[in-house]
Amino acid sequence: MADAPVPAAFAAHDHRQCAGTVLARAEALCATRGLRLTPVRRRTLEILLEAHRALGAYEVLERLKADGFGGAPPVAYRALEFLAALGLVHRIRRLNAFAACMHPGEAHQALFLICRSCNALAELPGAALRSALDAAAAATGFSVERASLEAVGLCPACRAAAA
Amino acid sequence: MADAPVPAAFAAHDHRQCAGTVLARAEALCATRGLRLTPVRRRTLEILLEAHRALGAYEVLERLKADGFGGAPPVAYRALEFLAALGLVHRIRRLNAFAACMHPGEAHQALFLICRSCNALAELPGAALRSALDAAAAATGFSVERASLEAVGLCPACRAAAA
DNA sequence: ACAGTGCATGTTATGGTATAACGCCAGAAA
DNA sequence: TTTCTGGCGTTATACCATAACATGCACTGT
Repeated sequence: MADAPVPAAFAAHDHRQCAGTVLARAEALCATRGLRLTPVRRRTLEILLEAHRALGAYEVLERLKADGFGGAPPVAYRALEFLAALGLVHRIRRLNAFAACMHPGEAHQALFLICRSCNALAELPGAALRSALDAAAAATGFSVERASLEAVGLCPACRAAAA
Repeated sequence: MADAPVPAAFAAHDHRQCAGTVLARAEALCATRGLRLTPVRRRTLEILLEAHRALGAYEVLERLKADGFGGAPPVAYRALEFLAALGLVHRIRRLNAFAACMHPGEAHQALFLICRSCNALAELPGAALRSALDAAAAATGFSVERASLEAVGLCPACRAAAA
């Protein structure tokens, strides 16, 4: 239940490898739950992993269409919804966009940092924050089911550039 | 910098009074900053206070139109944006909606609890949570400017009803 | 093999949210 | 008065999201 060690965040890393790992993880997750990682779903996840940033549903859709999949919005939204339900993809409400989860595992709370200058997106483990949130909510009798933790600001690179 | 004592949250309270207080606060805030609480802006805030719940921009627009103000979307969005910048109104991204702030003061962090059953909305002080968030972000070199903390779940009344 | 069932995909149509871009006007400043 | 600024109004359009229905495939039980 503890947070993962440390996220790649804004540091450079090997996209190829993280994508491969996540895809393998997705396969396994579907297999154990008797769900199907169909071509559209798999391709949708790949698209998000390749982009390595948040994409709007219509951007995903464009790429799916280019790959010969159905070109109407519900196609993309359904795949994204499926992946989000499994925690393989996160929805970033502030951006009306979706991003592949960088460290998918059983239920975890994500915390997003969005750079307003370069649009970089980092996903941090937010379990600790979530616990605090749950506690605050519980004090009013409210039970939390899902939470969005999203912050806008400047990433290290843009801060340096602005200085 | 400490959180306000305790929010009305889901408890009943006197709308008339809280609305009056907030409006007075808004007047004062604009005066001290040399900003203008114009008729549209004032009415927009009143509408949100009267509704006492989150309203979509188009709902606000309808009511503005009924009061003789311009009926095109930018009119509502501009007023809402102005009020949000002053912290008099909060934008709830999860709902694509806006709600009057229940305890406006200088910069404060709101935490929203949204009941998925009855759509009730509570605003809690989120300064503590925000500090934790800032710290987590700072560890990656990111500087937070604004944050959305929104949770979906069941309010006390709906929990009781579901049991 | 066959029919029945459930799930995934595809398609059409529509609804909801948000902003760009321009023109006008009033009040402050020169 | 002229000029400048900020706020408002309007048109038009872009962008985001889902309802509702049709098609088809894979699996199950007989």
